[in-house]
Amino acid sequence: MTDTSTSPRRASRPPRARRRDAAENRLAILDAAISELNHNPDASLETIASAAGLSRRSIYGHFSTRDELIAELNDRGIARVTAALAPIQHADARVALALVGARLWSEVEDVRVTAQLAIRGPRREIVAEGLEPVRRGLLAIVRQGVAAGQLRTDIEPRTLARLIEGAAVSVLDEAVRDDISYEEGHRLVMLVALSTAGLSWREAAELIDASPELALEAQPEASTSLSAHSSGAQA
Amino acid sequence: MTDTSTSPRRASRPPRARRRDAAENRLAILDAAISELNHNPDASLETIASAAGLSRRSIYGHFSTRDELIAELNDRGIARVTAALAPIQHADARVALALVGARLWSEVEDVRVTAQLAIRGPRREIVAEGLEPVRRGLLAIVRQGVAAGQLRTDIEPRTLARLIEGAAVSVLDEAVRDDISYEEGHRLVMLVALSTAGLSWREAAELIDASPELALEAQPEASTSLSAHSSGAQA
DNA sequence: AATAACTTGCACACTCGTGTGCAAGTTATT
DNA sequence: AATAACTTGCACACGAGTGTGCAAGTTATT
Repeated sequence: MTDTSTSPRRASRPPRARRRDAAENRLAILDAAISELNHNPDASLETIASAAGLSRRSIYGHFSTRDELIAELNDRGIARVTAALAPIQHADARVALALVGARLWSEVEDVRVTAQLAIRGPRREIVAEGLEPVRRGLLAIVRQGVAAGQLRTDIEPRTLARLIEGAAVSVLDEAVRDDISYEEGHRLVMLVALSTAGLSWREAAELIDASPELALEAQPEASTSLSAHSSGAQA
Repeated sequence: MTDTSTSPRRASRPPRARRRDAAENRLAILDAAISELNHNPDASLETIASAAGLSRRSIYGHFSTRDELIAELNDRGIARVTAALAPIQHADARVALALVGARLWSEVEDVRVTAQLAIRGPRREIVAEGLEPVRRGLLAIVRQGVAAGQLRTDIEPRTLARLIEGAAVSVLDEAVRDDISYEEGHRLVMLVALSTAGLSWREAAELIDASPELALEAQPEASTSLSAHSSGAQA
């Protein structure tokens, strides 16, 4: 077992810092885990390890338990989604909604695992709890839109928010499965989010085209190697 | 091992027919499997058995393999969904689409397992293949609607059909999770299917209210005990 | 070049689920 | 009441995955 904790040792000699390749391997594992778990939510550590180009045994040098790996995936996913969606604010709730879609799309991979984990795994409740802030944000946007008469009023906001969330995720799923281009996906999620929210498709399209905020560019760049576009496998 | 096959024995004495309680138990198992697999797609036979009020060992009297049970679930699910959706035809594609939603809703439980199985399990391809006719039907409706200028044209029909399917299923998921009433669910799936198809929420509502075919009544009654509303557990 | 950090392969114990055999019960049916 | 159909509990073999110990290798870092 290898100690990977960041806290410095007690006394005596300084213990020579963590090696760089080790850190990279750790990220490779996380990447591999994401992409393997997307294929099969029950992927074994063996599978994940070899997708990361390591041996199963080595994983235990970074995570003491399968569950710990999964937990870290949760945390990263939630953090990412939260970071991507939290700052969204706009006078026009419809634009805000479309933005939610767009930002989700830029995190597809993470969103999908996170969504999966939120449903399955023994972590259901925990993950769901972690996503609460995001949900409340979405709900706020929906309420704002309903109040402004911009969104449908025939479905209770709470339900509507969840439907939008579900629709968006299922678009991500479908999009990834059909290997849709980044540009198309970007537009698609926004369209479907707006449609679910009650706009007609023409209204949705008009809105998207009229709002520069919704154009495809300068999406907040990700800092981790846990990027949405990385291959996740090496050697 | 108990023989459950329907074919009569070869020669000599007639072997006294299958007992009635056995047949009931078989259905109880299927019911339990559906509801347990909804909670957890990897539910063990032990879990399913006890949900059905039987012992794990007894399951093997009806299905020689876990996979055989699952396969039967597939077949029933596909048959049901197909039966419910196949006869749908309407001059107005929007009505047809709403009907698809309504019929799906009347089969929620089955639709959900079937959808789950279509994604996971080693049966992915098989299940997907079985659902092909249903998918083609939906695609036909979408094409019809697009041709008639009733549905959105900004998304390719093939993609749109899948999005509608996904949206509908995710509504079913959400609806079941929130324990929505039968009436609400009925309307909800139709609304979301239409919204995804491009209608504004007002148009969708108008259409639904104006079309007697879409009213909640005389849904084709199910013949099996594998009904969408049975509890699935006993004792 | 020396050292500690890391990886690896192998062996092992353990858990959990599947599938089977069999003997002893229940219970529907005739 | 007799009989075959069915259920049950226990035992077992088996496979797959997890988590661990350890000794022997690599390799980044100083």
